[in-house]
Amino acid sequence: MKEASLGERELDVMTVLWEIGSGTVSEVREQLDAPLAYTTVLTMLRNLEVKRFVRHEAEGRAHRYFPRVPQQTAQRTALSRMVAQLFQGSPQALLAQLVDQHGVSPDELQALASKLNAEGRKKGRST
Amino acid sequence: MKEASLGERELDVMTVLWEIGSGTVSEVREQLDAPLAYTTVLTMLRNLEVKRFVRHEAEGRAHRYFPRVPQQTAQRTALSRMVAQLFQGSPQALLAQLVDQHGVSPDELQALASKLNAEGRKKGRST
DNA sequence: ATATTTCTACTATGTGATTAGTAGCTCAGT
DNA sequence: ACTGAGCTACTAATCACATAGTAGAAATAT
Repeated sequence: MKEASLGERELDVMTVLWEIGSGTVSEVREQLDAPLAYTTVLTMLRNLEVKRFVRHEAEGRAHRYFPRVPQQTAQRTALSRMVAQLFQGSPQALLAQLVDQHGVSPDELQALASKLNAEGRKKGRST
Repeated sequence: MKEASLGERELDVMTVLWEIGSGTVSEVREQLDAPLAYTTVLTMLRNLEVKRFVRHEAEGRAHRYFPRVPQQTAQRTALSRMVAQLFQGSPQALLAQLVDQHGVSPDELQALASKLNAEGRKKGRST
């Protein structure tokens, strides 16, 4: 099946939904940075629903939209694609670029390394 | 001006060029995973040239195409967009997800942290 | 009950990405 | 010189994304 991917603005809409948990068209529209027409946001949500990225429930006369895919899934997919395409399949290459580009401090890296050492071996990362 | 971005397939083509350094239409076509028509690849390269992502030199009757933008630039752009859009502007969040997702070992992190500590303060990272 | 507001459904349009066909040029071989 | 192969230029069709208008339903206010 098609692994339908998100467009730029579609991702904006999803981001809002992930932030606020759920929302009506108006609520999403308010949270969006870009000043889009009401019907535009509605159309995006309907398209996202077709692509099964969101679902909706009736709420009075309006519809309340819920993300159907957790943000982490989208992150995972996007990261994988990116590593494969732009970083020769090497997560380390991405890591290096990330650190170089945004000033992630060595301290933060070390902290993360420690945290991983500590909880690394227990497979399931729950809480 | 417009920050013309790359489509999915256009990125595929660029990736090939970055890998092999330069190539004629046929060479690029051979390296591509997807089985595209010769003219399709040609069109992409021509479009990429209009967008100034590649340039070409005549080579006999054919054209040899060269990337005009280093892969690192594309990496930078893509990473920034991704951090901003999917990771709430937090490189650390991306880092965590990356480590969690691909098994980047704590050792590798520590090695990177050390390397950064060592060469971190001298601003320009040359060799 | 009627007018106003709010919302969804349907429809439309422009742009850009993707894919590819046709025509015509140029070089190599005969 | 002629023919075939390979290559570019021009053109086109399709699809997806982005944006939004119009119509009509439903609720609310008067």
